[in-house]
Amino acid sequence: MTDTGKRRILVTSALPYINGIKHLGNLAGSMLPADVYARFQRLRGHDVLYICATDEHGTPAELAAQAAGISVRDYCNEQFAIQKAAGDGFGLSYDHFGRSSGPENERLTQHFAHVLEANGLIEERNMRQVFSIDDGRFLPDRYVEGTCPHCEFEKARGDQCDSCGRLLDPVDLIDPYSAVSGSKNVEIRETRHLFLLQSKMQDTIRAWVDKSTDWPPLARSIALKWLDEGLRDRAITRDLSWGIPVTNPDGSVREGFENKVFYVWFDAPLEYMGATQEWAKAKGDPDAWRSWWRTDEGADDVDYVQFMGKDNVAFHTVSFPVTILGSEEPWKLVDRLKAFNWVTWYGGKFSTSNKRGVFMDQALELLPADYWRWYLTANAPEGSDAAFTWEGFQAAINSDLANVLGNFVNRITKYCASKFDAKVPETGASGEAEAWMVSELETRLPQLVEHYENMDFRKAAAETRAIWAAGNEYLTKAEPWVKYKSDVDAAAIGVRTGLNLAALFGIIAQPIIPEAAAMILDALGIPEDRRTLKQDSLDDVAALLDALPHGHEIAPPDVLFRKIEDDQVGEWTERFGGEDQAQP
RNA sequence: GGUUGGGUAGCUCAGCUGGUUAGAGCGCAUGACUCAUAAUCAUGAGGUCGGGAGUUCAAGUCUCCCUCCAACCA
Repeated sequence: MTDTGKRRILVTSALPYINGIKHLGNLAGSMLPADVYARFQRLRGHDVLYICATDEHGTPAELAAQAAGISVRDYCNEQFAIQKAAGDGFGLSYDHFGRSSGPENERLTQHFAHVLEANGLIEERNMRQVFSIDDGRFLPDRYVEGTCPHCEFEKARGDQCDSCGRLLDPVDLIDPYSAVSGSKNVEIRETRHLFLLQSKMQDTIRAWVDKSTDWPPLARSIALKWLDEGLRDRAITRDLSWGIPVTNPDGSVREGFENKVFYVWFDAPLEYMGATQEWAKAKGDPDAWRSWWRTDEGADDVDYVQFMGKDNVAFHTVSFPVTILGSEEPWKLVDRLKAFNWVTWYGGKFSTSNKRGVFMDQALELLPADYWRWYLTANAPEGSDAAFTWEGFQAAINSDLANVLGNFVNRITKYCASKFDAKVPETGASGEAEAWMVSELETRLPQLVEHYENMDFRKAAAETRAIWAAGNEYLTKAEPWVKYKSDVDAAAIGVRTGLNLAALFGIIAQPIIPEAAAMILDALGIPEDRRTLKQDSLDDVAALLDALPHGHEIAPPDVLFRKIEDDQVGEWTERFGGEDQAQP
């Protein structure tokens, strides 16, 4: 076995914000597909590093902590534990799940700010901002409301009017008031902020985007649109206490920035590196992150893939690259992006207050993670928004998992147990049915690999299912239960091939439904090091169908997937909403 | 308002640079089989590809107009 063709793949998922448990749509739009992709590439034998973290800074966290009556730090600790547990429950196989409030990110953020300033890309500018005297603080954009100067809508938010849709500057609002306290005792004050001079990076970013031809159209068009409009300089500090302090290179607090911190969108993406540093430290090799992120220290041959919802594309294609390229340091940049649309709840928005939609913790109380993973992957919101419906969910689980895969494993292992003493039959030679199965796999397995490589998750799931279905078709052709009556050897080859197919089905199921796949592979006694799908096994499919040692004993598993009953759907619809509560 | 994506069988969706009778899964109908979670396998019925005009020997697939839906807008 050589290492030829072994790749190093860095996978990151957009960082879930710390404020509250995520719903199925959030999961489906970045963390889950990133996990499926990471697992698939590990299956292929590649060296994968899958990094994620919570995004903890900013006003929402500060306000949520205030509402809960605890410190922001405590609030974040609490929420982090909840999100970590939910991720673990869903089998998200992060190599590290970090926190943007950690010391690594703080150092990185301050480092980048210093370097960018030294490169002439950061400068202080005066800004006029709304200051709430009663709250004793400046009010960042969304936390001031008032009357829209354009359409006179009375509840326009500081950054945008929800009525006429125009972008606003908070200081232009008529009769502004604090969205925090409702106080109208506000005034406009001058304040200084750091600005990242993105306009100076326009040409550099465009050149980089132009080179990135294998981005999906959505990502490219968003990036190009921003470039066409011209990159705007933007404030990268905010008047908050929760966040990363603004320092001088010597570590002291920058004068005039005692009550300010970096804007959450400046520090959050840097946590991709920060979390990798946390990972390296945790595994006792503090420099291990370098070969993944520093192109002068080995990261040149890394394929870096980012997963995110469509709302994040602009930040990942433009803002974050400005930070990295502006540093003029040899940091790894993204190679490929995969952006997702939203999962909707019967076409409407997920909403806790309106009792609509399932959140990650609730989902796990209802059914095993694999059920959700399968549905959300097979119906990933790739081309457009995708509607979750209980009916579709039930149909997908019962048909794909229970009937096609679960039943296949069940029928072949039970039959083997009843007629062949639960041992892999040793006799019998391949015939027509086996040849058909081989040719089927010879076309389907490469297609499966290709769909994963292209990050077409719906297609990958569909192909996975098609391969399972082909196994059932094979058994119909081989019909060992018929042949058994007259020719035990002829039945034996059918059972042996069937068992090997079950193993293969478990192997290819691992990226999407890891728990069930493990049950299958455990039942068949497949050792850990044989649970892969490396290229050499694809090159010899016939060998795959006779991989289990002859005479090897198997243990038929229990029912792998219990079907979802109609009354369960009824109950869940009642509890979490369904058709009736759909948004018009 | 701007931008992007979308409107294809009852449902969820594939259909690349235009080219024989428009595809898949689910659901439905019929048949087969009995190893299996009443599972599986086979066959079949379902679509004037949102509306209109145009380009072309040829358009779901390109152009224009209209309409509906969704999302994004530092």
